[in-house]
Amino acid sequence: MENGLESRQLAKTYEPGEVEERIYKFWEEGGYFHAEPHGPSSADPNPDKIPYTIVIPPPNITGQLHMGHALDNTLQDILIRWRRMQGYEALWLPGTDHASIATEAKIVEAMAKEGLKKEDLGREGFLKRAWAWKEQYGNRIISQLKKLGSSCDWERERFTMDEGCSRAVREVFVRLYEKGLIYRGERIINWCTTCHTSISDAEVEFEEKDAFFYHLRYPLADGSGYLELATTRPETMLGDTAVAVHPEDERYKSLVGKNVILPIVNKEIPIIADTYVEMDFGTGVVKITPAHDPNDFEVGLRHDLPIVTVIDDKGYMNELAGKYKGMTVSECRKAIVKDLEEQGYLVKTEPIKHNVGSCYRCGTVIEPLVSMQWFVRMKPLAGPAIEAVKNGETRFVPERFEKVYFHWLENIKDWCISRQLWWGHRIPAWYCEDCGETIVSREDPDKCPKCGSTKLHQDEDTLDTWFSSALWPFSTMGWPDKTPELEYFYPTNTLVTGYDIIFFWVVRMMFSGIEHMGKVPFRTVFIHGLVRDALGRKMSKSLGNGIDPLEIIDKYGADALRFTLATGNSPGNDMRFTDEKVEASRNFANKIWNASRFILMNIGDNKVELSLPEQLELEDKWILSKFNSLAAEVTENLEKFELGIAVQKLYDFIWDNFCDWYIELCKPRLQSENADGARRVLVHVMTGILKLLHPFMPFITEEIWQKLPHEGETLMRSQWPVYQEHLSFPAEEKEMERVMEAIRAIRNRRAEMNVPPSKKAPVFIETAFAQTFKLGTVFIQRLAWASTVEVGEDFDIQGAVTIVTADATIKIPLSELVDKEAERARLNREKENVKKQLDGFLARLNNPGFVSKAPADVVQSVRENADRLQEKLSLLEQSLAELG
RNA sequence: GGGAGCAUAGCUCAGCUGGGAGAGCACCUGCCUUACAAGCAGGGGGUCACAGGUUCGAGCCCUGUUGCUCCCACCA
Repeated sequence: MENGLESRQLAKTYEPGEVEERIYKFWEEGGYFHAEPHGPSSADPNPDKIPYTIVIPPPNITGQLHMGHALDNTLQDILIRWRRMQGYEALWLPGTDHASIATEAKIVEAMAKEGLKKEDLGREGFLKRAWAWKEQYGNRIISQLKKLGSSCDWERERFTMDEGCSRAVREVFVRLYEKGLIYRGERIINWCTTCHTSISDAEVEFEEKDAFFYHLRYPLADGSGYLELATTRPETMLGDTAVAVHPEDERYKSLVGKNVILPIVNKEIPIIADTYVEMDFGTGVVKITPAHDPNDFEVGLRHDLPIVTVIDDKGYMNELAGKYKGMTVSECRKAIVKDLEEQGYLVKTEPIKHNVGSCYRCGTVIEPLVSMQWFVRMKPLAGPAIEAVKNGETRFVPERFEKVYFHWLENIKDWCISRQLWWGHRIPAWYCEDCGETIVSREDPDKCPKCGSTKLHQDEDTLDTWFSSALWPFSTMGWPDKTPELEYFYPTNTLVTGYDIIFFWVVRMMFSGIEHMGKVPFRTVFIHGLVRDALGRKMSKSLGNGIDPLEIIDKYGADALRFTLATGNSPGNDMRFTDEKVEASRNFANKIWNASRFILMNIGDNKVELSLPEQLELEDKWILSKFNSLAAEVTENLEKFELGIAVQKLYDFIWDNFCDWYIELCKPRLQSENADGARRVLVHVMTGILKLLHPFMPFITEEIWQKLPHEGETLMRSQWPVYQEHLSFPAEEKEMERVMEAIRAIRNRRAEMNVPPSKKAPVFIETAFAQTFKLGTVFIQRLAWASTVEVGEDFDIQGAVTIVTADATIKIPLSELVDKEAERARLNREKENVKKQLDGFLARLNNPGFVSKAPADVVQSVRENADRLQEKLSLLEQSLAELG
């Protein structure tokens, strides 16, 4: 234990840098983060513990921790530390995500700077480089999580592409394939011409952009006229294979079945009827390009239309585009519009606002293309996932996000899972070059099971990165093996994540967990919002407004950052991040630091028992009782995921009740022979505070706890405070408040009269609570700058300042400052105030509806308030009378 | 087109199942009162967006309106 002389030399301000590094090392080396399925291997083995599990949303290995990660992981660490202290076997399972498309893009970008292309390295060489990248950036992310104070079980760290996770991916793929839930087929998909891969619907972002609406006319094949239609993408007309009208559209009914001549191409295509067409929109005629529009693709399927692809996978027009071949899409658009105009097919061009889909990773405009891809059949998987939330097996906090979840799943389309990328899990499918058989297998096949040929080649594609993260809650625990970890820690308790990845990840973990484990992956999904900049803008690279959490940690400390992120916002809502907030948090940390400095200074070389003293004073009972309620309330708030409220209560208690009042109240006693009692209560309450605050501010609390007299090795494994009936003193709380109210009233009056603290004055207290105020004399003396305090029933003092509370009339003879008229005016003003308040209460009490219908305790408290005001009013009247 | 969120002090935001509005910052006044000036004491400042309704009682519940933000859908 290190207190005594050394502690007296503590710096006046808290220096987080050195402390954080030292403390984190201490925790890690102590093995305090570790969790075992059957009790902790370190301290205090207890096979009867209940598990509490969180799996980390694995950060991408693309770069570094941003403020969103800081928030996400702070929340997780608060929950896990709290539950661990409550006695749960708390496992926070960490890891990172390979993030196939994002990482591959980063690596390609880095290679481009060296003048290299993927193809230059070849698949194997590229992967080698990717693994090196993973090593570097994965480690960086982990070290950043540690800087934040994250109490993850690092022995269990996983990576989505490590051996175990890859095995799970393969197992799932094979199972779903065998069940017919994974299939391969030629469908229209979202194609990113920059990333050069397909992406899923969830990965397309729509944005409204300015565009043009080109009105074209297609001549009827029989020469009887034209059909007019409009399009935003005239270049795709090269791939038109029909025009469509609504079947009930009287204007065109007679034309259905006839042909039009596709301009430029000079090909006849049919006029078809389909309800997809809106009669009221435009001319009611739509050109159908099955190869390059998702809706048209559907129409094409229904009418068995040919698919004519005119755009290639790099975004250039192909050979079917005739003379436009080799142009980019936008070049072709210009050229075609010009040609159509010259040939008289362009009726007009009007500007419109139009939603354009783009790649969520690189922002390139998405090109819908027909291509051979792998898909997961979603409908059978979505049903149980919806059901699990409907019946409460998993719930969302806040609840409103369930709607988002339902809506997404109810309208889900098949999930395109193949990616034309190299970094990722290779699709476990092989094709026989002799008989064309497709082999999907857990083990790499060496020959075709159908024809026996050994000429097999594996599918070149990899899987969507979310395919592996969907399995994260169980792949990280050893699935498909039946491990003790899975048995004990699955389903996990809480998933903490931002609302922006409900679709990408939460949904997919849900149906995967249910499908493969037979149980939901987590019981509660705790959703948080985005961290925005001071102006409320999303933090982004392109805006350059991102704030680096590590810089904040360097400047203010990890505790201050965590406190900032945990406070002043409510679940699911976005928050603004400002330096001012962190500064306030830093100041709070400093406040606690100094409170502990004060306590340590007063302990000095004295031995302090950890038990409470036999003899508790009024102020001790007051703070102990207050603390008792605080512990109960904070615990309740945490249980309801109201972390912001919990932390606010802690802040108020520590700063206001403990520092501004209790420590001040203790000072006289610390100078007396009864100092030991005060020290013991101070240590007791401070220790309790450190425990309650530890999940939020782990470093400073551990540091102080280690310096204070304590039992055990570490605060992070100490026991969470619980409400204790024998430490509840409601009567003493009230008594203490009477004295406090008097002190406040005196301070207030003195401040109004500009009496400096250095000018002390005698105080006379007329009260029916003589006992209480006699106990409070020493406090009033010190905290209300009284030279002497006398308590009695009636003091006849001329020219005194009169202060009235509900419990007492306080007279201070500051004759030179007293203006009789002003005093009267002031008392009258206060009387009016009290009267007004009292009238409010009386009005309610006189309302028969209120008295009969309001709950008894509410009526009771109103009655008490009214009584106190009544009392105050009569004391005020008395004082006025005495004033003459 | 569908859905959601927000609107409370000058600013940023809390306000849990309805009981009579809070914090931080900013501002004003006075204090270096030996834990802390990153502090202490005191103070000013709010028709809780608007209009109805339910209720003994509404910032909170219901309906509608306005403004801002977001998500989904994609009418070509």
